Amino acid sequence: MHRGNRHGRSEEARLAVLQAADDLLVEHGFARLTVEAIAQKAGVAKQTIYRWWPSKTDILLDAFLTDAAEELAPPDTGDLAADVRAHLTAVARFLTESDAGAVFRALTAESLHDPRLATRLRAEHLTAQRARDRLPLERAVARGDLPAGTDLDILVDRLVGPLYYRALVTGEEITADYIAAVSSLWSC
Amino acid sequence: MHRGNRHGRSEEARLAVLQAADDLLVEHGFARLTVEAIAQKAGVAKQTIYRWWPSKTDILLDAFLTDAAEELAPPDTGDLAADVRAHLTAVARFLTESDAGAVFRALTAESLHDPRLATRLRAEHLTAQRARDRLPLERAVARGDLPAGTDLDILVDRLVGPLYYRALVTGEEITADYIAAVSSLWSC
Amino acid sequence: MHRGNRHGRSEEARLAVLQAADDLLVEHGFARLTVEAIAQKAGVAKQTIYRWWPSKTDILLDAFLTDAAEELAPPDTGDLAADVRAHLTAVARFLTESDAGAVFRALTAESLHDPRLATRLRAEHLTAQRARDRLPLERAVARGDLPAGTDLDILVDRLVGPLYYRALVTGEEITADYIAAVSSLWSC
Amino acid sequence: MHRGNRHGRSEEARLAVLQAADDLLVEHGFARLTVEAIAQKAGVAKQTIYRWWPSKTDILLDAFLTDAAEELAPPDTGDLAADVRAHLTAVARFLTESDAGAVFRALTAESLHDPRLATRLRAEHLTAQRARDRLPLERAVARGDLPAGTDLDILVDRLVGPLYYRALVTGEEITADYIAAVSSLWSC
DNA sequence: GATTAAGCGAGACGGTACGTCCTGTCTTACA
DNA sequence: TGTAAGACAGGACGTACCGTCTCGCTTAATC
Repeated sequence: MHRGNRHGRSEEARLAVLQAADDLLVEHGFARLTVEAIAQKAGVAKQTIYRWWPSKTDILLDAFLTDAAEELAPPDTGDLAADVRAHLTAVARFLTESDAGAVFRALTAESLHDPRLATRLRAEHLTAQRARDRLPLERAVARGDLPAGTDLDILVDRLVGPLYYRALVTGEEITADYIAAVSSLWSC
Repeated sequence: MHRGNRHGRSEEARLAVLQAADDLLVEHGFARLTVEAIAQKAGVAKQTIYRWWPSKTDILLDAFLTDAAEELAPPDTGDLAADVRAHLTAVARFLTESDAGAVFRALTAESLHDPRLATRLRAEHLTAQRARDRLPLERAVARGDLPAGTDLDILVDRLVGPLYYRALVTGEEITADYIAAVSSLWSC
Repeated sequence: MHRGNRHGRSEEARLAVLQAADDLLVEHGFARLTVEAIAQKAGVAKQTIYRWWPSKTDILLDAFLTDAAEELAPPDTGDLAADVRAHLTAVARFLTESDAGAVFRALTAESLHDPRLATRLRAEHLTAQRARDRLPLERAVARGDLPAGTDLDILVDRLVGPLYYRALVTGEEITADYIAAVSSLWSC
Repeated sequence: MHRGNRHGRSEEARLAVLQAADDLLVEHGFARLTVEAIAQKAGVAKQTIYRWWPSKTDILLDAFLTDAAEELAPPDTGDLAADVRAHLTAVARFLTESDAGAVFRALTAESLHDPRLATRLRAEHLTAQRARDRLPLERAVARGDLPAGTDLDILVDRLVGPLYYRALVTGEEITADYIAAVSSLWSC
């Protein structure tokens, strides 16, 4: 369907491209995520893709950011241990089971080859994600459940680092027990 | 010198290929690691490569395993905290600074797209690496510095997980302070 | 200059390919007439060649037909013997000395291995060539110099067959005497 | 089966190679006549082939010469016209219908690309064949049926040329009428 | 009878070309 | 002016053969 006009880019084409990229990745893997395949699946000309995205990983990042995948907001029950466990469980599910997680893993993989993508991924996703990861801890500090002056950045790393390690490196399952063990940190 | 015959492949060609793959990756990055470039740099026919390796990532894994990259044996001074800190420092340096670490990062990235490679990488490297990572802890258990019955696997994850997370995901520097904070674990 | 678009192929690329094929054959022989060499010499992508020609012999046939190689129109002086001799001389020169003849010999050779090419070569060149070969005879019939009802097709074969035989099979020179002997046919 | 020894080449291997080449050509055409296919079909090592034949066309020529294909000896009834017609009929059948003719056409085709092969083909087959083609004419001269001093070489060309032309170039059928027309030559 | 050297089947080697796929650029006609 | 369509130059893919080589076996003449 044509949407060419003189009033800016076609939102229709944009969404079709993002959807096609997402679908192709989830269905067929990164190897078959080609610009040509996206264009064909989206019913869009290659030139339209190149006009708006510098590379296929930028498409994927856009698709990832557009998705509601960002809804990993931690709960706030006032119980630090419980809130952290619940949040880590959500993070683990995102990383290992969701479609958005598959896209995130692919983007992370590519970012290891492509510093430009790494920068974008950090700026446009990881920063916000880490802010969300910090929330339960900040609240705990505010409540006095954690000592003021605690280095929350390092604490976040020690909580989510093992999850990413399992999800991205060893591939082992992330069980409730694992999360419990990982989050037994401030009890020191 | 040719060594082609029915009784075995050419060791010369094999080593030239592994060296070329390693060099190309470190010098020019994964994007320019093509089978053709490896063949040319190694002075080898493409067919020889395809005869012995299913894909270029298999070459890279072979190169990685052949390298002295395996020399991450932890020290044994009898001081758990010091041994762990020293080992984590070596792991961090491997991950972020060494040529072998660059190869490892590329392999990890590809393994996120390729389950077959993930399986090989885990079986032929990660298992042994994790065994090395456990060593200081096992010795501590033997010495009575850690309680018998401690789940060392999870402990390993909690120690190295944050390092891999920084090295592979956030890209932040891994400082001595970071290692100190991460390894203040059994003091609980 | 690019001319690729939905409304037609690039005439520039087409001509460059035909010229390159012709040149490569005449300069280096059929053995070195590879698609890659044609593409390189023509400054054209291999895919462009495969898009428009099924095989390199089709390129060569196109080049042959495009050339002015078709200018073997026989003279018409009203003297049957002289016209035939002149025409056979031109045919012999074409077969043995011209660049176009080299292409024709190569195409004939390949057509012996490839029935599809044989069909095309006959339909798109030989038929027209034989029509030209018939012309002096048809004129002679019209003039009454040859009896009406003469089987001109067989007569053409008897005139040009020995020439092709020498040019393609025995390799012997085609002299004026030879042509004179061959064309002393209707004097019976 | 091994036949290695220090007293010369294996006749068994030689015949297997010739047979395999012949079979492959007749069954699958020249395109699939590769040294590797011949070696495999003959149960022979490639090296054995390269030891004894410079190229696959030399194998084919050997196969052709070894075959009883040479038995195109013309009859001798004392009737020039009949003898020539019978011989031309046999030549036509050889060229267009026999397996040996298929090999000959392939060799002729290749000889148009390969002067070395052309020389061999002429020296080792065509010369003898033309001698056989001359025989009826020489006998006729001896009998006085043809004038002494007739240029028999040109006469041979005028008789067989049209047959080769049809068989190799136009692909038209060679009928009895065609042969009758072609051989009505000395009646002038 | 043991030695030895040539021919052999096997098959790995460096290399070239194949025909395909995808990249990123371009041109055109349409809306 | 943005778009769908698609041809373009370029480059890597994985495959098929080329002609060369090395290997270990078999065999028959020589020691």
